[in-house]
Amino acid sequence: MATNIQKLNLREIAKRARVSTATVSRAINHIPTVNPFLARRVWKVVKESGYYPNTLARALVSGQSRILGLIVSELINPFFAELVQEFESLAAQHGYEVLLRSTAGNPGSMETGIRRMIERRVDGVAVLSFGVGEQLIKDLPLHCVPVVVFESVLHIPGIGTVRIDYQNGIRQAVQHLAALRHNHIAFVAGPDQLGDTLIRKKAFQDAMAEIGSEARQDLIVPGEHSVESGMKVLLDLWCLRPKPTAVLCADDLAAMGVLAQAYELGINVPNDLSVVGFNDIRAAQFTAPPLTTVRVSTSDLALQAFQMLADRDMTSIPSENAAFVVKTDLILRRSTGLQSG
Amino acid sequence: MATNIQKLNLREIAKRARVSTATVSRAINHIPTVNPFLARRVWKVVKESGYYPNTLARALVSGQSRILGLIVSELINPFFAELVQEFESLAAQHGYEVLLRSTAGNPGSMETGIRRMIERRVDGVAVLSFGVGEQLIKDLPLHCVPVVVFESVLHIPGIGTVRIDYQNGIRQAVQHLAALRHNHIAFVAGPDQLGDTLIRKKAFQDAMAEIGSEARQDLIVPGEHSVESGMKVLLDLWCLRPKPTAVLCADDLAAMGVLAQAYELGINVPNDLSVVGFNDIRAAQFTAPPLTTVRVSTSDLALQAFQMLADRDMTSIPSENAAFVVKTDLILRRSTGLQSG
DNA sequence: CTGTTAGCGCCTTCAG
DNA sequence: CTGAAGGCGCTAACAG
Repeated sequence: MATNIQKLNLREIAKRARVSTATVSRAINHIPTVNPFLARRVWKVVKESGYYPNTLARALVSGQSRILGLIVSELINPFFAELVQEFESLAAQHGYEVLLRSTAGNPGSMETGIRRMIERRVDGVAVLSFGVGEQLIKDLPLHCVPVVVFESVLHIPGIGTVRIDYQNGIRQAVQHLAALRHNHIAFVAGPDQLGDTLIRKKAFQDAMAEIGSEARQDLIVPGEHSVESGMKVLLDLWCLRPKPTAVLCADDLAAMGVLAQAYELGINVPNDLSVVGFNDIRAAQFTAPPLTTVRVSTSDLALQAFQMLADRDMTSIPSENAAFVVKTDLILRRSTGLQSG
Repeated sequence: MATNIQKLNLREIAKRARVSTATVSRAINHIPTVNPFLARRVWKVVKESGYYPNTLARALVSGQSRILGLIVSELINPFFAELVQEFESLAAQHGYEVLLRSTAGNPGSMETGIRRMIERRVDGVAVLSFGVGEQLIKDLPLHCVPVVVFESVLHIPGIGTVRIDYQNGIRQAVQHLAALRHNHIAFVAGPDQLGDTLIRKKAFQDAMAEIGSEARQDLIVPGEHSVESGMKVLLDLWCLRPKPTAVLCADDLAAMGVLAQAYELGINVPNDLSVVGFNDIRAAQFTAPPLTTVRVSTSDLALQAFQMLADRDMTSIPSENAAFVVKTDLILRRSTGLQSG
């Protein structure tokens, strides 16, 4: 073991192994042309001294940091937590590190997050967050940093997108409820200022039109992607006349809030009210009753985002902007049933 | 706007602003001794050209990366998600970035994660993960990297610890149940191989002894910190005779599993069975019925961990190993009640 | 107050 | 196959 371990560098290793720094560098990077005998000697010194190569310096010269930036809305929402988990796992498997930024609440956090990531020369940035409006994103491709974003209205060269197929997902849910003879279906959308919210609302209205049943405007309400919000929403909804017989939520957390509020109010689900969520977070299996919801595969989402960033051909970076669409599946559980009116 | 934005560096800015690189560096870093006129000229060029300083180079020379490593067990568990959220938020506020590593499942992930973090010369590492056994952690202080870990049996100089006060938390829960006349209290611990599990078991046994009621060994069962595990456990527990009248879980997710299983089996909570959780994750408020649980403040935890790592006096790093204990509070909700036997 | 210069730790031609 | 030398982008002494 060594003294002064903190300022142990290539040169020091070279000195101790009685070779040049170039040889140490080559040995460490497993370059095959190096004499096995010398390589062994180098590795021996490396082990004994507890030397760790300095990635900062390595990145500086190679131009590759092997760090991926990941920006999400809020980890509190299990959907994003799962997403981050999957993404991190992929990154780790492929020798990348993940620089995490959660924009929860703090406005401007996304902006500074992106700036910092450019400054750190990350090899790519995934903005997996609803409502991507920041101008700074456009800077990333200029710096040869590939980007992936959710949905986004922006169509900027060099920016790939991974979309969730809301159109289909919401359609599936609506058709399921229609088949159960519900004709007063409420829709709990996201916050109005988010770009995604518009898309989802339109998907809902289209799906309703398709089944010949016009959407009641008073049953389309904004929400917050949180349990609290779902609870509040049902309280309001329950005052309307005629009452909704089913509630479709744009987020499982909101749906869980509706369920919790129904429990408080003594409303029986699914007999008095059917509830459908969106995303199929793990917890959706364990609510009382288990939640019927539209599954969005976080592993697909994470995989697509990761693949668009990592190990790509360095030449093709700024040109094409690819787009992937993640499929949705309706998962039938026990929070939906025949309308009993 | 500039062409060739990707290889825009200090020298280039200096050239365009007709000053030296040193002046640019000083201007950018807001060093007051620089002529305001020149500073303005430099900033103008910086803005116009879309220049971003290279943090890699900066870190290389300054020896400070302003990155904090964060290692957690599994983001899927909302307790850790909240912890990460809080930690990230603190870091962002103080100008740090967070390098995230989740060890979920993959054995050895913690080991390589720590190695990578040393190589990246992070300014500190927080290992907020149950069951910290890796030897590599000892290397961190040698590299002048401050570390914070949960609990840990290890007592190594240079490693700070943040403990959860299990002793008190579990005691509070047991006394609450005892006051409700429960005499067959089951305890769902964590996985046997985790260091934390031992501590919690002991806390439970001590708390039972304190109220003069010896813990039944068959009612102390291992679990997985997951909803699935909680479901399975109740199934087993319900076959025992005499049946437990209350279940205390070492993790809210497990408690939620118990609740879900009770719902499936038609067991009324709290009339037929009282359930207590641990951590007080957000979702605990919204279960049916709302979960009585022991709160552990994730913001306290995150704050203590952060403070032990960030902005510390560089001289005092390797010497003392501080320890903080995070308090617990029993939160009474509606999953517990008088024993009705 | 500004510019010149010498590294930070590493990789990578280019000679030997 | 190995070593010497230059440079990645930036900061910090040290002169001017």
